[in-house]
Amino acid sequence: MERTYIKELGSKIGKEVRVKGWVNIRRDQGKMIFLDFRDMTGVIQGVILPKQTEALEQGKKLRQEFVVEVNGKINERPENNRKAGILNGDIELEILNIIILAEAAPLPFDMSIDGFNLDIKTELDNRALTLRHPKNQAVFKILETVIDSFREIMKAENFFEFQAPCIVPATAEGGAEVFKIGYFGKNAYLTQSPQLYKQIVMSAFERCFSVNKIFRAEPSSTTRHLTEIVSLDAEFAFIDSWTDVRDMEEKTIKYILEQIRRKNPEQLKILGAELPVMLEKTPTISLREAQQKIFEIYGRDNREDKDLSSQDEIEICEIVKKETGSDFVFVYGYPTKKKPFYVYPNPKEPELNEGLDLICRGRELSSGGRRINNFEQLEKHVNEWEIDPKTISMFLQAFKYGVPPEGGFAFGAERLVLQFLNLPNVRQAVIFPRDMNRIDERLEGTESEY
RNA sequence: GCGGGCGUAGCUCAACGGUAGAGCACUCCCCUGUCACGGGAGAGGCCGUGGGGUCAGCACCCAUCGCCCGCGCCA
Repeated sequence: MERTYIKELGSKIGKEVRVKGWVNIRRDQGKMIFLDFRDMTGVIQGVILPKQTEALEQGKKLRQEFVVEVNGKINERPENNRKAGILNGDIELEILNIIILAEAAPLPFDMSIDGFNLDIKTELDNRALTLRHPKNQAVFKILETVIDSFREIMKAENFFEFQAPCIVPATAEGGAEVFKIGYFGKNAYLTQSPQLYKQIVMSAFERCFSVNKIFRAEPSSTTRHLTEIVSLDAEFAFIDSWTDVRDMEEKTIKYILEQIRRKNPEQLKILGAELPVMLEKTPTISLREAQQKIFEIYGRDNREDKDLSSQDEIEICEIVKKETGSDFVFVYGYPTKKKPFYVYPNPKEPELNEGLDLICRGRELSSGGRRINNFEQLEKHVNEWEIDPKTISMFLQAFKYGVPPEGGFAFGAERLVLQFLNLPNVRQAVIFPRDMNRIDERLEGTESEY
């Protein structure tokens, strides 16, 4: 007999079926046993009736996570035992025979739907098992949707997808710390951003994007830092203003949120997650305005600071939420000197640039903005930022031969999920998170030569 | 890097200067309609590790290791 997926069982009422899957739970009533089975498509309640003495015998042996093949019959449930609103709530599998395909050791912790509550340490130490929990699967499916829909919207907007390199020469971009690696007796680094590469590709294809792993050696052990990240990068030419970058970014987020709503309603329900509110027009304010508002409303005077602090980001989001209802806010106009050399300075006020951050629910989701496209201006900045032109010669080559006004943005995929789902820890947004202290298992002892 | 907090059963957590406790999981028993059930019994602990003060420490003090959180930095 062919295997039937659990999701399809509703159309098999009265028929004999073969189901393959895992045992979610056994509810042993003595003379009858209920068993919930799970496959990749859903869950079905099985029941072994008192008359099935042989099956009862088999059923007694089963524990959680045993892998089984079940032969049985699909029945409608008795009238007063139906569960509304859930898959297969109105049917059950009358079990005739069970074949154990694999046994499972007793679980080391509570995997029940409500009882599942582990320290992040226990969770990650047991990843192979915790990955089976519906709440985790819900998060990772939403991460999948985030990455899929980023690709979809980019392609719909005629962006060219390219694969940025992970191995890079000495990095020019300021900011985050980089991982140094040995490379045939020479030095190389893991990329911390496809920034310069996407600008080069943009200069040839007008519009490009990449979905790439990036690596940050920040010695930051926090709930929002990873050392290995999926970066969703976009760059496009022929913009009139930094606001074109903002609008594209907004459109991208809007699309991603729509797709999560469309594809993952069940996952959102399991997680009890409320997606952030994005208005038709996301509020946009300058850094100075943001700092002024924080000063006026919360009385903290950070008006001279070069960027928003963590607390500032929380407060500006509270203010914007109260004023407009939006969970998102764009903040633009950062001190030119504080940001990377390629960010475009405001011509009227060159000490401020046309860089742009998107903040959501108190945390930065992305950075972007307009870039310098004029070769002479770029060279001047390279000089002032004290960057050795030889280290970015390929990048400069592109601009030497003509690049239109352009800009772009980047999201950390895991942080999108973190903020969209209001998770307490970014490690919960990745199946195999890498941080300062963990690569699958906790790192200890041996010092590396790097 | 700086600051704060926590290490007690397989997991999540209580308690208390004087017999170590619960829920879930585990083993066994009971249960014909449960909803990741219910009832009963049992097993399971060098109270992270090392010192110290005390008649007496899981609790107080010091050190050490581990973990978590916040800040900085960043996405």
